[in-house]
Amino acid sequence: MNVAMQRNGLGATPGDAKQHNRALVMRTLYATGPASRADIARSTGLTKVTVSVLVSELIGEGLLHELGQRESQRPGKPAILVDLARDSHAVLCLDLSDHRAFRGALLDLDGGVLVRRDAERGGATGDEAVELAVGLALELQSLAKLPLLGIGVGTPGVVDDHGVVRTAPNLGWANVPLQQTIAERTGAPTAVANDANVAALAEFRFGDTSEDFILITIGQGVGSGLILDGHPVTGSSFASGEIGQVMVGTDLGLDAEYSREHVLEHWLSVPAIARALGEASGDEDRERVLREAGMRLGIALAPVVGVLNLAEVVLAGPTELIEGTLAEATLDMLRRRTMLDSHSVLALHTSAQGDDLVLRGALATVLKQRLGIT
Amino acid sequence: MNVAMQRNGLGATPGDAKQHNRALVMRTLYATGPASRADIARSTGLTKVTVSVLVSELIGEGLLHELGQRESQRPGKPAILVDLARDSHAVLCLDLSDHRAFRGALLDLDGGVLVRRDAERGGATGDEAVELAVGLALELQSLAKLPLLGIGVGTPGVVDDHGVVRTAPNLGWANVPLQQTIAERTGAPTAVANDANVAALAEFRFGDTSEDFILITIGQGVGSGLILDGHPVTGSSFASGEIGQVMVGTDLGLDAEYSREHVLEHWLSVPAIARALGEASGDEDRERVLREAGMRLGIALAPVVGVLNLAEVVLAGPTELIEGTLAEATLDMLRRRTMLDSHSVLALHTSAQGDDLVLRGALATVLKQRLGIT
DNA sequence: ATATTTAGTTCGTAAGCTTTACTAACTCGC
DNA sequence: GCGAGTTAGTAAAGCTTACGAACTAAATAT
Repeated sequence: MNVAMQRNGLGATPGDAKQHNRALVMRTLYATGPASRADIARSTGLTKVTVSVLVSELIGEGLLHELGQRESQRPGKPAILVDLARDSHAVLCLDLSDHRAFRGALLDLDGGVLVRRDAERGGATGDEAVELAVGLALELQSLAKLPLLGIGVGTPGVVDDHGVVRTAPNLGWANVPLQQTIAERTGAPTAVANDANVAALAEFRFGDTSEDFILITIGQGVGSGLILDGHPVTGSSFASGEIGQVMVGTDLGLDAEYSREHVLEHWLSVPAIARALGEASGDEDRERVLREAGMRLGIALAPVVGVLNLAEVVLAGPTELIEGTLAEATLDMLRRRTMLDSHSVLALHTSAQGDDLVLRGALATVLKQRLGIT
Repeated sequence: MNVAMQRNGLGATPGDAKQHNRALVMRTLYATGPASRADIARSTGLTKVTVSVLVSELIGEGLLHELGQRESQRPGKPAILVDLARDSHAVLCLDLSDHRAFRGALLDLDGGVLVRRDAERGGATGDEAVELAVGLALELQSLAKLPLLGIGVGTPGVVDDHGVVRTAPNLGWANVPLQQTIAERTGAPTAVANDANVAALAEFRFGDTSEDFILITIGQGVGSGLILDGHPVTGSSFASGEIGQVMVGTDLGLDAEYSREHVLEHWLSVPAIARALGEASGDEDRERVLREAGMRLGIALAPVVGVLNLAEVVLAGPTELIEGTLAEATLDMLRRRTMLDSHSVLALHTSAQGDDLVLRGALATVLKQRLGIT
């Protein structure tokens, strides 16, 4: 009854309003933690009656739990606290972005890791890589002690809104219906999205960001995920985030042809930085490498920040590389190139989500799809 | 009864669904032109009954008209065509973006100009400029032979979503409640938004664009308006579009401080191009000026196109300057710096809306606000 | 003439939110 | 203690909205 019933057209029915309100209740509880029905009514603007009905339905579906009375010193009838059934569901998350191994985990609704399993890739591509991912999902599913709310996958490549990987060169994928395959083999509702985009979603949900920011992921390559008004931006052909392949600077003059030696990844990717650091002689030279990487990022980002009026940039990647010199150089360059008003505060920080950023992003995708938690 | 009744919170009611459906009907008619109730039902997915009810309400409010029977050769009862009351309402539009004069007009719903009036600015700023705009609105209002659907204003500067001009240096405005002032003085529902943003909206509505594109406005300065998924992007502090002040290229080296000699406007604004053309000797040199302007734009846009996966860029400004060399140089540079996949087609064209771009954008803003026509 | 097709309406029903009115259960202050 | 006041939650009734089935209206096709 609760599942969407495939309406045909564009029209809205009263039932759509109800879905909206159900999601609103879930979202409110997710954000604020345990609350009474009356609290929910106050913070959503719905009436107590409406909230009561919705809550009792959601409890019936196992999505909410009553926690018992709130002890309080206030007059009046004591409240019965209600919260998400946080300990009653797990989410199966896969992170396919690492070139060496597919990583998987069972997470609770707050992003805590319950079980972790990896699968060495060993250079697998094509169908073999698909099987590896499916196998990892099945293994984790068999380990789950709780009912699965759903499966979330963050994968490199261009992913459309049906969870088809249109193209992922590193995995040798082209038009792979990953969502459908995993959903059929596991029988669980599945969501598949681009790794950089889900990473941005994770940062938005679990980090301390505003409603508008760009996340720069620094790994084998350089990617970006954009959140505007609290919603991920996927681009006109689901391929947003291709910043690593953009040429930076005009060192070669205006008439230069495209050159891999002058794209952002040439300075900023982990392999590139590692190589340059290896070739560097002395601390000073190493500082220079990190500084140039940050500066190049700043140059590339300046127009983006200007056009979108971004107030926040988040960097994700190996902490030892990006924190400090590199991040400072980026921010400095951004400031120098955009003439920000003094009151327009541009903040730049590094992600605190660590290695589980994409896993948590997969979780956030599932929460969004299944619970309407944006 | 039809007017929104200021709901307090975030909850959705059946009434919200109705608003959605009303807007859906209006939008459908706006896009397709005259249609029967049954046609509307088919293309919206609503039932005939629902459409009949909505249409009769909208006719009662004077927003729709019956046009009489459609002559057809098909069997069945002939359809009664319904359409927007296109000739029954006018929209009062103001364009405050020209530094010499405020421009105003009464437009019909399709963007046709009914009456045109300008008001020389003569350097007016602050309250004086506000009075000038209000006066122009009042004058046009007195000339209207039809009921006004609303007033739309496109103004330079940072405009928040309540129509307060947070800052507009050229007009000497800071926190000017322009929407409120005009609405109070004229008694008509008013919408105020940034000029570049409404221009993008106009291009989206009246031009032949896709759902995702960036509009670059080239005038006294350089601005940008962004449409993603068919919706304008205003940025975290309503100040999106500040691309003109961003430094372009690394001609001065990486360590250079901010320099007005190396921001986009230095090469691309109309005064800058005019001056450079004046100083140029010979056709070849003039070509060089236009080419460099276009190239600089391409350099600045490349990261934006990459991050947002844009497939379309639109240029607006004096045709004689931007069409041809400049536009070609921009596109060429974008292609050279972004390594677009062969199948990822990037299109660039110039706006066909001419001098009325902002006026029509103001119209589009009113249509959106009053009729839900996105 | 009769069947078929298409447009649009009438009537009854289901779903959803709100208002009003109620009960339950607590604290406060004398 | 004990009434007064306060807060939580539920019950019942009513309004709005969209839908489906059945109907009427008016044309063409045979």
